[in-house]
Amino acid sequence: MLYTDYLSPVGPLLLAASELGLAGVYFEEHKHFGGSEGWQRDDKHAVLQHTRRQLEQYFAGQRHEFDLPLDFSRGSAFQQAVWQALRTLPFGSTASYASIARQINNPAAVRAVGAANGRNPISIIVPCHRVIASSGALTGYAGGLENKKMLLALEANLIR
Amino acid sequence: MLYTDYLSPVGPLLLAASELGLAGVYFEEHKHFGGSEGWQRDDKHAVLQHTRRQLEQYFAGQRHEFDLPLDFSRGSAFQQAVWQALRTLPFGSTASYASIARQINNPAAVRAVGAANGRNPISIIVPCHRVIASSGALTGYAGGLENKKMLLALEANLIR
DNA sequence: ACTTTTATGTCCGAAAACGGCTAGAAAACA
DNA sequence: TGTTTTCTAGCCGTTTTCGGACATAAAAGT
Repeated sequence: MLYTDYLSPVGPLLLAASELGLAGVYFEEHKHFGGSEGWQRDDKHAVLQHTRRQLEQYFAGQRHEFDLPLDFSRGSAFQQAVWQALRTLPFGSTASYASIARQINNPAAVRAVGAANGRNPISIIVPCHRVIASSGALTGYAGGLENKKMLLALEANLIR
Repeated sequence: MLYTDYLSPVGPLLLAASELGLAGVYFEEHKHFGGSEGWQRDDKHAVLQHTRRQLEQYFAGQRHEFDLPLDFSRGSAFQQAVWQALRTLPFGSTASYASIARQINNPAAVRAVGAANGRNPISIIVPCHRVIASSGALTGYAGGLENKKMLLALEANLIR
């Protein structure tokens, strides 16, 4: 696994890529982050450079969709289904955990969706921050609730 | 995974190969055989053809050692160590489970060696049939004890 | 509105069960 | 006494089982 970092408006991010594509975008203090044992720094890796550039554009409001090869292979089948579903959420929108569960044809797996959401390794690019409770509450975020709030605010301000 | 079959003197065998080499030689009713879901038949595959030819020579008494690329990648690190150790057992000889355990520098892992032996996917070629109890008893064989007995008898008759 | 209660699916870690064993003690022979 | 057979208690990696934790939601009660 190759990695680099990127100092974003929401704090430093760790970007990681495998030979299959982008595999991780982690906040500091990211919950469930496994650690970077044996990873190798490579600030010039093509995928990582593209990721950085696209994130810059995202935070500048110039980009609403990402175009990058993603590596979900470390997730279970269920998790991969959830993460794929997340990718369909448009910039500036939100969805409930229940609606994601319906989308993957497993309408009762509401809490499981929450769990899988928490394990999403590719923050921001795979927009798990756009999933909130049916009540409208922001129930959790592996990168810190503050950051979830800021991302949603950023998108809301730009969407109009 | 590509496969074919071979009608041997000890019954029909299923031969399977991956892109890395020979990955399986299974008896009928082979214990722990995972099933051939999604495998593809290919009677002309080079590795499989070589395997068949060398098995023919083995059963004809013309061949004591096999020369084939093997794919152990589906085994755990421990299993791979055991299977590699098995390959050093000469035609016509036998060894105890304890001696294999010593050979892999894990002298107390005697029963674990037994278990790993039972999971050897490449019967005959990787000669797990040459491992017997310290007492001399033939304690088990994933392909059936009868077949273990026949293989040992075959080798014993040819070795002198 | 706000707090329980209840029904949920998946993942992870711990614990237990399960074997292709074996060295040694005990028991059963001669 | 010597020899052989029968138990038994440890041994280790894998597999299986099980119990909680959780980024939920709908219903019911205050």
